[in-house]
Amino acid sequence: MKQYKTAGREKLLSFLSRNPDRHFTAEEICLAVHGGEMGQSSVYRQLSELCANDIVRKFRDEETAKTRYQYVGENCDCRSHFHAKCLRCGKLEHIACGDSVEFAEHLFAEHGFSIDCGQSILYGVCARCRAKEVRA
Amino acid sequence: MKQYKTAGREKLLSFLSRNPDRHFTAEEICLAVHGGEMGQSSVYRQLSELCANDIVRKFRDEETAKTRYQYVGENCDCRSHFHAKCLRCGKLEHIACGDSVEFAEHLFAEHGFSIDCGQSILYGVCARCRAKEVRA
DNA sequence: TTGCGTGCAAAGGTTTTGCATGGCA
DNA sequence: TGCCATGCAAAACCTTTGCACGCAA
Repeated sequence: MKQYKTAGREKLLSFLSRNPDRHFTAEEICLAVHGGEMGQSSVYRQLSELCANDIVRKFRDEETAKTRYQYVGENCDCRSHFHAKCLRCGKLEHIACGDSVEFAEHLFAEHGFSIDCGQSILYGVCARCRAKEVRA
Repeated sequence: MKQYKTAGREKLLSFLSRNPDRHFTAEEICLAVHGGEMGQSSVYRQLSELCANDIVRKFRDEETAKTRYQYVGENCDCRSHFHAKCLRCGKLEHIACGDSVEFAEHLFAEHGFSIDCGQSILYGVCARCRAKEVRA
């Protein structure tokens, strides 16, 4: 697939990749990219193209009912490990460890369920946010 | 909070509670309940009321961007175990076993992540659908 | 020059809301 | 009778799409 290098695309990708552990709504991205001068339709088009190529990930924010986008990188093998997303700050952690693999194998062996890790997102609260809440 | 017992509410709740292992979009519920004779605004209003009381659970279908609703019942402990949804047939399995608990504990102990199982849905393919695919 | 990317505006689809009416208690 | 629930339609909202123009390669 051919692809041109345009100012809008560059700025959008740069913005997201500089914030790999944060997620943004389309509106926030519009404002941040190109000083709000990039049309929203172009932003959406770039985002869906990036999502299709697994460079950016799309999430649903339960509370606001808005879609959020987050950079996951080109070389990330996100299909092979779990993802834990913090419901408070939105931070996405890649859980790549033996126990995850074991759990996936257990699901297959005992429950007959062949999991697709790339699509399975574990929601909860990260250590940092939990600490904050305890303090408060 | 006072609450009247109406035909619409009864049918909606009855439909959802008879299908605890499935989730539906608002549209599907509209069609199923009252033979499509219950207005969509009433369906939405009942659903949000049921969600507020934790009788029904709401989550986002990442692919279709639609909200889906599932009965969890008043005394359901869906917050304490994982849910595995089949990407083929849509069936939702409640994974309540020791290994799930262990994995959740591992996430907490090693990754500092306090998981909310009720909101974490594991996507994959169930045994029955996999068997079908192998045959095909 | 080719054809992808863009911006604008309009359309699309889901969910919410306003308001008058209907029905439970 | 008092109030909640309902239905209809319109609004609100986010996202996608059509189309003509601009720009990268």
